[in-house]
Amino acid sequence: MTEVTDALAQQVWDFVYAHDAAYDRAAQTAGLSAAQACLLEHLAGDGRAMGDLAEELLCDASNVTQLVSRLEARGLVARVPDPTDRRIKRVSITTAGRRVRRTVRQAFEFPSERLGLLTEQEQRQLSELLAKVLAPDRPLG
Amino acid sequence: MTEVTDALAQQVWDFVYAHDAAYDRAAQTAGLSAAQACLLEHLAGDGRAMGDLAEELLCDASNVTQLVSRLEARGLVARVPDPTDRRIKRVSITTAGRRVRRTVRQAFEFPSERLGLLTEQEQRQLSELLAKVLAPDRPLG
DNA sequence: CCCTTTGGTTGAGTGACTAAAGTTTCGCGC
DNA sequence: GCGCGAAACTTTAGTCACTCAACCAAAGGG
Repeated sequence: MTEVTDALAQQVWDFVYAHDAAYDRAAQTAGLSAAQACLLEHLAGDGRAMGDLAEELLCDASNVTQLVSRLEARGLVARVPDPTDRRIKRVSITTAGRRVRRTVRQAFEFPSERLGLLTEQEQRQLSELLAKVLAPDRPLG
Repeated sequence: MTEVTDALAQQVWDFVYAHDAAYDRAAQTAGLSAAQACLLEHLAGDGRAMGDLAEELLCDASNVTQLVSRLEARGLVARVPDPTDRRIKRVSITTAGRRVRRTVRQAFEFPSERLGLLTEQEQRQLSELLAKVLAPDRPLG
Protein backbone atom coordinates (compact mmCIF):
# COMPACT_ATOMS: atom_id res chain seq x y z
CA MET A 1 0.00 0.00 0.00
CA THR A 2 1.55 3.21 -1.22
CA GLU A 3 0.84 6.81 -0.36
CA VAL A 4 -2.11 8.35 -2.15
CA THR A 5 -1.93 11.95 -3.17
CA ASP A 6 -4.83 14.25 -2.39
CA ALA A 7 -4.78 15.27 -6.02
CA LEU A 8 -5.67 11.75 -7.17
CA ALA A 9 -8.35 11.42 -4.49
CA GLN A 10 -9.81 14.69 -5.71
CA GLN A 11 -9.82 13.54 -9.31
CA VAL A 12 -11.58 10.37 -8.27
CA TRP A 13 -14.12 12.44 -6.36
CA ASP A 14 -14.80 14.59 -9.41
CA PHE A 15 -15.10 11.52 -11.60
CA VAL A 16 -17.57 9.88 -9.25
CA TYR A 17 -19.54 13.09 -8.99
CA ALA A 18 -19.74 13.44 -12.75
CA HIS A 19 -20.90 9.85 -13.10
CA ASP A 20 -23.58 10.23 -10.43
CA ALA A 21 -24.81 13.50 -11.87
CA ALA A 22 -24.93 12.04 -15.37
CA TYR A 23 -27.07 9.13 -14.21
CA ASP A 24 -29.37 11.42 -12.29
CA ARG A 25 -29.87 13.54 -15.38
CA ALA A 26 -30.47 10.49 -17.55
CA ALA A 27 -33.14 9.18 -15.21
CA GLN A 28 -34.73 12.60 -15.04
CA THR A 29 -35.14 12.81 -18.79
CA ALA A 30 -37.51 9.87 -18.39
CA GLY A 31 -39.20 11.42 -15.37
CA LEU A 32 -37.60 8.97 -12.98
CA SER A 33 -35.37 9.24 -9.96
CA ALA A 34 -32.01 7.48 -10.04
CA ALA A 35 -33.29 4.86 -7.63
CA GLN A 36 -36.29 4.12 -9.79
CA ALA A 37 -34.18 3.83 -12.93
CA CYS A 38 -31.78 1.60 -11.09
CA LEU A 39 -34.57 -0.72 -10.02
CA LEU A 40 -35.88 -0.87 -13.56
CA GLU A 41 -32.40 -1.85 -14.68
CA HIS A 42 -32.39 -4.78 -12.29
CA LEU A 43 -35.50 -6.40 -13.73
CA ALA A 44 -34.63 -9.56 -15.57
CA GLY A 45 -36.93 -11.18 -18.07
CA ASP A 46 -39.43 -13.22 -16.11
CA GLY A 47 -39.76 -11.01 -13.04
CA ARG A 48 -37.79 -10.89 -9.84
CA ALA A 49 -39.14 -11.33 -6.34
CA MET A 50 -39.28 -8.22 -4.17
CA GLY A 51 -36.94 -9.75 -1.63
CA ASP A 52 -34.33 -10.57 -4.24
CA LEU A 53 -34.49 -7.01 -5.46
CA ALA A 54 -33.99 -5.67 -1.96
CA GLU A 55 -30.94 -7.87 -1.63
CA GLU A 56 -29.48 -6.80 -4.97
CA LEU A 57 -30.14 -3.15 -4.33
CA LEU A 58 -28.76 -3.46 -0.81
CA CYS A 59 -31.72 -1.79 0.82
CA ASP A 60 -34.69 -2.55 2.99
CA ALA A 61 -37.57 -4.59 1.59
CA SER A 62 -40.05 -1.89 2.49
CA ASN A 63 -38.08 0.53 0.41
CA VAL A 64 -38.52 -1.74 -2.60
CA THR A 65 -42.23 -1.93 -1.85
CA GLN A 66 -42.48 1.82 -2.18
CA LEU A 67 -40.27 2.13 -5.24
CA VAL A 68 -42.26 -0.57 -6.99
CA SER A 69 -45.52 1.06 -5.97
CA ARG A 70 -44.49 4.32 -7.57
CA LEU A 71 -43.33 2.58 -10.72
CA GLU A 72 -46.49 0.48 -10.80
CA ALA A 73 -48.61 3.61 -10.48
CA ARG A 74 -46.96 4.81 -13.70
CA GLY A 75 -47.57 1.50 -15.41
CA LEU A 76 -43.88 0.77 -15.89
CA VAL A 77 -43.94 -2.35 -13.81
CA ALA A 78 -46.44 -4.95 -12.62
CA ARG A 79 -46.68 -7.11 -9.52
CA VAL A 80 -47.49 -10.65 -10.58
CA PRO A 81 -48.19 -13.27 -7.92
CA ASP A 82 -45.98 -16.32 -7.96
CA PRO A 83 -48.05 -19.38 -8.85
CA THR A 84 -46.18 -21.71 -6.53
CA ASP A 85 -45.89 -19.43 -3.47
CA ARG A 86 -48.59 -16.94 -2.82
CA ARG A 87 -46.41 -14.92 -0.47
CA ILE A 88 -44.10 -13.97 -3.28
CA LYS A 89 -44.79 -11.14 -5.68
CA ARG A 90 -42.68 -10.98 -8.78
CA VAL A 91 -41.98 -7.63 -10.33
CA SER A 92 -42.07 -7.69 -14.09
CA ILE A 93 -41.38 -4.82 -16.43
CA THR A 94 -44.13 -3.72 -18.79
CA THR A 95 -43.80 -2.62 -22.39
CA ALA A 96 -43.99 0.99 -21.29
CA GLY A 97 -41.36 0.21 -18.69
CA ARG A 98 -39.06 -1.24 -21.30
CA ARG A 99 -39.50 1.86 -23.40
CA VAL A 100 -38.66 4.14 -20.49
CA ARG A 101 -35.69 2.02 -19.56
CA ARG A 102 -34.36 2.33 -23.09
CA THR A 103 -34.80 6.08 -22.87
CA VAL A 104 -32.74 6.20 -19.69
CA ARG A 105 -30.03 4.03 -21.18
CA GLN A 106 -29.74 6.21 -24.22
CA ALA A 107 -29.78 9.38 -22.16
CA PHE A 108 -26.99 8.10 -19.95
CA GLU A 109 -24.21 9.42 -22.06
CA PHE A 110 -21.40 9.08 -19.53
CA PRO A 111 -19.88 5.88 -20.90
CA SER A 112 -19.93 6.93 -24.53
CA GLU A 113 -19.18 10.63 -24.04
CA ARG A 114 -16.62 10.30 -21.29
CA LEU A 115 -15.08 6.86 -21.38
CA GLY A 116 -15.27 7.14 -25.13
CA LEU A 117 -12.62 9.86 -24.94
CA LEU A 118 -10.11 7.13 -24.23
CA THR A 119 -8.49 5.05 -26.90
CA GLU A 120 -9.15 1.34 -26.87
CA GLN A 121 -5.82 0.72 -25.24
CA GLU A 122 -6.45 3.30 -22.57
CA GLN A 123 -9.81 1.71 -21.87
CA ARG A 124 -8.09 -1.61 -21.33
CA GLN A 125 -5.63 0.11 -19.03
CA LEU A 126 -8.42 1.73 -17.05
CA SER A 127 -10.22 -1.58 -16.82
CA GLU A 128 -7.17 -3.24 -15.36
CA LEU A 129 -6.62 -0.49 -12.85
CA LEU A 130 -10.25 -0.60 -11.73
CA ALA A 131 -10.10 -4.37 -11.43
CA LYS A 132 -7.12 -4.02 -9.15
CA VAL A 133 -8.75 -1.32 -7.06
CA LEU A 134 -11.95 -3.31 -6.63
CA ALA A 135 -10.06 -6.55 -6.20
CA PRO A 136 -11.33 -8.26 -3.04
CA ASP A 137 -14.72 -6.65 -3.28
CA ARG A 138 -17.26 -9.42 -3.05
CA PRO A 139 -16.12 -11.71 -0.30
CA LEU A 140 -18.74 -10.01 1.84
CA GLY A 141 -22.00 -10.75 -0.02
CA MET B 1 -14.49 8.44 -29.72
CA THR B 2 -14.17 4.69 -29.57
CA GLU B 3 -16.64 2.00 -28.65
CA VAL B 4 -17.05 1.42 -24.94
CA THR B 5 -17.63 -2.08 -23.71
CA ASP B 6 -20.42 -2.75 -21.26
CA ALA B 7 -17.86 -4.51 -19.11
CA LEU B 8 -15.88 -1.32 -18.58
CA ALA B 9 -19.06 0.68 -17.93
CA GLN B 10 -20.03 -1.91 -15.34
CA GLN B 11 -16.63 -1.70 -13.66
CA VAL B 12 -16.93 2.04 -13.52
CA TRP B 13 -20.40 1.67 -12.03
CA ASP B 14 -19.09 -0.65 -9.32
CA PHE B 15 -16.20 1.68 -8.61
CA VAL B 16 -18.49 4.66 -8.25
CA TYR B 17 -20.83 2.68 -6.07
CA ALA B 18 -18.02 1.59 -3.78
CA HIS B 19 -16.77 5.16 -3.49
CA ASP B 20 -20.22 6.51 -2.66
CA ALA B 21 -20.89 3.77 -0.14
CA ALA B 22 -17.52 4.33 1.52
CA TYR B 23 -18.21 8.04 1.96
CA ASP B 24 -21.67 7.36 3.32
CA ARG B 25 -20.21 5.01 5.88
CA ALA B 26 -17.47 7.44 6.83
CA ALA B 27 -19.99 10.22 7.42
CA GLN B 28 -22.17 7.87 9.41
CA THR B 29 -19.39 7.00 11.82
CA ALA B 30 -19.55 10.65 12.83
CA GLY B 31 -23.35 10.63 12.93
CA LEU B 32 -23.62 12.73 9.78
CA SER B 33 -25.21 12.26 6.41
CA ALA B 34 -23.03 12.44 3.32
CA ALA B 35 -24.49 15.83 2.45
CA GLN B 36 -23.69 17.20 5.89
CA ALA B 37 -20.14 15.88 5.80
CA CYS B 38 -19.72 17.32 2.35
CA LEU B 39 -20.85 20.74 3.50
CA LEU B 40 -18.47 20.60 6.43
CA GLU B 41 -15.69 19.82 3.99
CA HIS B 42 -16.45 22.97 2.02
CA LEU B 43 -15.97 25.32 4.94
CA ALA B 44 -12.84 27.36 4.49
CA GLY B 45 -11.13 29.15 7.34
CA ASP B 46 -12.96 32.42 7.83
CA GLY B 47 -16.47 31.29 6.97
CA ARG B 48 -18.30 31.14 3.68
CA ALA B 49 -21.53 32.88 2.79
CA MET B 50 -24.61 30.68 2.45
CA GLY B 51 -25.05 31.63 -1.17
CA ASP B 52 -21.48 30.73 -2.07
CA LEU B 53 -21.98 27.35 -0.47
CA ALA B 54 -25.14 26.72 -2.46
CA GLU B 55 -23.23 27.54 -5.61
CA GLU B 56 -20.33 25.25 -4.73
CA LEU B 57 -22.58 22.40 -3.72
CA LEU B 58 -24.71 22.91 -6.81
CA CYS B 59 -27.96 23.00 -4.91
CA ASP B 60 -30.70 25.38 -3.89
CA ALA B 61 -29.99 28.02 -1.27
CA SER B 62 -32.85 26.84 0.87
CA ASN B 63 -31.29 23.41 0.96
CA VAL B 64 -28.15 24.92 2.42
CA THR B 65 -30.26 26.76 4.96
CA GLN B 66 -31.62 23.47 6.22
CA LEU B 67 -28.31 21.61 6.16
CA VAL B 68 -26.64 24.41 8.09
CA SER B 69 -29.52 24.53 10.55
CA ARG B 70 -29.10 20.85 11.34
CA LEU B 71 -25.33 21.21 11.71
CA GLU B 72 -25.78 24.32 13.81
CA ALA B 73 -28.19 22.46 16.09
CA ARG B 74 -25.38 20.02 16.78
CA GLY B 75 -22.92 22.79 17.44
CA LEU B 76 -20.67 21.86 14.52
CA VAL B 77 -21.13 25.12 12.73
CA ALA B 78 -22.11 28.71 13.51
CA ARG B 79 -23.86 31.43 11.54
CA VAL B 80 -21.94 34.66 11.95
CA PRO B 81 -23.31 37.89 10.50
CA ASP B 82 -21.09 39.71 8.07
CA PRO B 83 -20.05 43.07 9.56
CA THR B 84 -20.11 44.91 6.24
CA ASP B 85 -23.36 43.52 4.85
CA ARG B 86 -26.08 42.59 7.26
CA ARG B 87 -27.86 40.41 4.72
CA ILE B 88 -24.98 37.97 4.56
CA LYS B 89 -24.52 35.15 7.02
CA ARG B 90 -21.19 33.43 7.04
CA VAL B 91 -20.99 29.82 8.07
CA SER B 92 -17.95 29.04 10.15
CA ILE B 93 -16.92 25.69 11.52
CA THR B 94 -16.62 25.30 15.27
CA THR B 95 -13.99 23.39 17.20
CA ALA B 96 -16.41 20.49 17.60
CA GLY B 97 -17.09 20.70 13.88
CA ARG B 98 -13.40 20.50 13.08
CA ARG B 99 -13.14 17.45 15.30
CA VAL B 100 -16.05 15.73 13.58
CA ARG B 101 -14.66 16.63 10.17
CA ARG B 102 -11.37 15.04 11.09
CA THR B 103 -13.25 11.92 12.19
CA VAL B 104 -14.99 11.68 8.84
CA ARG B 105 -11.76 12.20 6.94
CA GLN B 106 -10.04 9.47 8.85
CA ALA B 107 -13.01 7.11 8.50
CA PHE B 108 -13.08 7.64 4.75
CA GLU B 109 -10.73 4.84 3.95
CA PHE B 110 -11.44 4.59 0.22
CA PRO B 111 -8.38 6.49 -1.01
CA SER B 112 -5.92 4.72 1.23
CA GLU B 113 -7.49 1.26 1.21
CA ARG B 114 -8.51 1.16 -2.43
CA LEU B 115 -6.38 3.56 -4.41
CA GLY B 116 -3.53 2.50 -2.17
CA LEU B 117 -3.69 -0.91 -3.80
CA LEU B 118 -2.08 0.65 -6.83
CA THR B 119 1.62 1.22 -7.20
CA GLU B 120 2.81 4.76 -7.54
CA GLN B 121 3.18 4.34 -11.26
CA GLU B 122 -0.31 2.93 -11.59
CA GLN B 123 -1.65 5.86 -9.62
CA ARG B 124 -0.01 8.22 -12.06
CA GLN B 125 -1.53 6.24 -14.91
CA LEU B 126 -4.99 6.41 -13.34
CA SER B 127 -4.59 10.10 -12.75
CA GLU B 128 -3.79 10.67 -16.41
CA LEU B 129 -6.72 8.59 -17.56
CA LEU B 130 -9.11 10.43 -15.26
CA ALA B 131 -7.76 13.75 -16.41
CA LYS B 132 -8.49 12.77 -19.98
CA VAL B 133 -11.97 11.52 -19.16
CA LEU B 134 -12.88 14.68 -17.26
CA ALA B 135 -11.12 16.88 -19.75
CA PRO B 136 -13.50 19.62 -20.88
CA ASP B 137 -15.44 19.54 -17.65
CA ARG B 138 -15.64 23.10 -16.42
CA PRO B 139 -16.46 25.22 -19.43
CA LEU B 140 -20.01 25.31 -18.09
CA GLY B 141 -19.69 26.83 -14.62
C1' DC C 1 -36.83 58.15 -1.04
C1' DC C 2 -38.92 54.60 -3.97
C1' DC C 3 -37.60 50.41 -6.42
C1' DT C 4 -35.04 46.74 -7.71
C1' DT C 5 -31.83 43.40 -6.58
C1' DT C 6 -29.50 40.40 -3.45
C1' DG C 7 -29.15 37.08 0.53
C1' DG C 8 -31.41 34.24 3.21
C1' DT C 9 -35.45 31.84 5.36
C1' DT C 10 -40.12 29.59 5.40
C1' DG C 11 -43.54 26.46 3.83
C1' DA C 12 -45.32 22.99 1.04
C1' DG C 13 -44.41 19.00 -1.43
C1' DT C 14 -41.78 14.81 -3.23
C1' DG C 15 -38.80 11.01 -2.97
C1' DA C 16 -35.49 7.81 -0.71
C1' DC C 17 -34.57 5.54 3.06
C1' DT C 18 -35.00 2.99 7.82
C1' DA C 19 -37.07 0.63 11.77
C1' DA C 20 -40.92 -1.45 13.88
C1' DA C 21 -45.18 -3.53 13.72
C1' DG C 22 -48.56 -5.71 10.98
C1' DT C 23 -50.68 -9.62 7.52
C1' DT C 24 -50.76 -13.53 4.91
C1' DT C 25 -48.87 -17.76 3.45
C1' DC C 26 -45.75 -21.63 3.84
C1' DG C 27 -44.00 -25.67 5.73
C1' DC C 28 -42.40 -28.36 9.50
C1' DG C 29 -43.01 -31.28 13.53
C1' DC C 30 -46.00 -33.83 15.94
C1' DG D 1 -54.37 -31.90 9.89
C1' DC D 2 -53.06 -28.53 13.40
C1' DG D 3 -50.36 -25.29 15.52
C1' DC D 4 -46.47 -22.40 15.23
C1' DG D 5 -42.50 -20.20 13.76
C1' DA D 6 -40.43 -18.34 9.76
C1' DA D 7 -40.68 -16.05 5.23
C1' DA D 8 -42.41 -12.39 2.06
C1' DC D 9 -44.42 -8.42 1.64
C1' DT D 10 -46.93 -4.16 3.34
C1' DT D 11 -48.06 -0.37 6.45
C1' DT D 12 -46.93 3.28 9.42
C1' DA D 13 -44.18 6.65 11.29
C1' DG D 14 -40.27 9.22 11.13
C1' DT D 15 -35.84 11.43 9.16
C1' DC D 16 -33.24 13.62 5.71
C1' DA D 17 -32.20 15.74 1.14
C1' DC D 18 -33.88 18.26 -2.20
C1' DT D 19 -36.84 21.70 -5.04
C1' DC D 20 -39.96 25.50 -5.96
C1' DA D 21 -42.53 29.49 -4.77
C1' DA D 22 -43.39 32.99 -1.67
C1' DC D 23 -41.53 35.76 1.60
C1' DC D 24 -38.67 39.35 4.55
C1' DA D 25 -34.85 42.33 5.20
C1' DA D 26 -31.00 44.88 3.97
C1' DA D 27 -28.34 47.23 0.18
C1' DG D 28 -27.84 50.52 -3.28
C1' DG D 29 -28.72 53.12 -7.38
C1' DG D 30 -31.66 56.22 -9.83
